[in-house]
Amino acid sequence: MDTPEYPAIDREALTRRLRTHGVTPTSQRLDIARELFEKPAHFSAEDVYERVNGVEAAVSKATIYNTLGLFVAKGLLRQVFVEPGKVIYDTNLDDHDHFYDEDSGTLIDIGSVGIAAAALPPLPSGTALDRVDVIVRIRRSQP
Amino acid sequence: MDTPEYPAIDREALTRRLRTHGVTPTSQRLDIARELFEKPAHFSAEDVYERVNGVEAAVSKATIYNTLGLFVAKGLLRQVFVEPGKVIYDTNLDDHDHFYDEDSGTLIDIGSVGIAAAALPPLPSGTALDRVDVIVRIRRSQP
DNA sequence: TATAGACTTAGAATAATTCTAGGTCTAACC
DNA sequence: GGTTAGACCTAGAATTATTCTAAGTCTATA
Repeated sequence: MDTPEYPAIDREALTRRLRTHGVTPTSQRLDIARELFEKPAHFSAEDVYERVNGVEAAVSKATIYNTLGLFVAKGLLRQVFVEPGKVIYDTNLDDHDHFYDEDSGTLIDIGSVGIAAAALPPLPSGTALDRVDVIVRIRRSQP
Repeated sequence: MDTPEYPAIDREALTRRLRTHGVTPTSQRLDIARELFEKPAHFSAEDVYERVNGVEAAVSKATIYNTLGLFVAKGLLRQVFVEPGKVIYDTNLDDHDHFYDEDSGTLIDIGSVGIAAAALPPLPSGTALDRVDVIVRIRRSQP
């Protein structure tokens, strides 16, 4: 099986991507987007901060958080909650679920487990379904 | 439909319950257990702190956290992660899932959505299934 | 090119949780 | 019944992830 290649995305493409989602493409946002959207991946805010600032740019932590929050609000990113005090940002926007390795803290995309809305009990009145999060927690089995 | 009654649990019963799970029943642990196991419910650590100390006892925050952690490790409680920086403790140990109302922050037990192990992709080698968390996120639908 | 509003920043502030170090309790044994 | 090792509890400090604040900078548009 070939490892897929993810060619560097040029600023034009990123700029379009942000604009399409109603996000004004500032220089900091493009720096962040370049790291995020290179290939499908999972990031903590700290990861993003380190990767963005490891290269050359200098983007403040406040801007990292503001931007990640904005990208989530605009549908460019998804948040996954697996542990207290740690948000993971997922650039894969397809309908999918996750394995979470509790020993290593690794998150792995899996296809959608596919829970039919019909399989759910009736929603409380006055509410609507937002989405269903499925996290399959796994552990290193002792040999 | 009758509202079920949950008679006060006596110390004897609580003591047995803790011992059965390998937890030494100290006075603070019993104070905490009394609040937790009165009826099936969801609590934040802060909720437990307030309820335990609202009555008469004086249990420190460190002990609240230590005890909740111990109860989870010993299988007396379950943790649910719905938002960053907020753990919810669930005294319902039956196999079940949750509605999470994102507008009010309320967690509601629902029956198990029931994902067959066969519905999952193969687990990474060397790992074993711990459990599957399903959170059905709902929102107040605007009228 | 003036300007309003959006954006960014350093650093302070907050919230939830964990750690530390010392004191207290307890259960098992002499 | 007293000793004692180890488990337990505590106040408060420390940590971690995140948000807020206030002031400066940029930018699109008039």
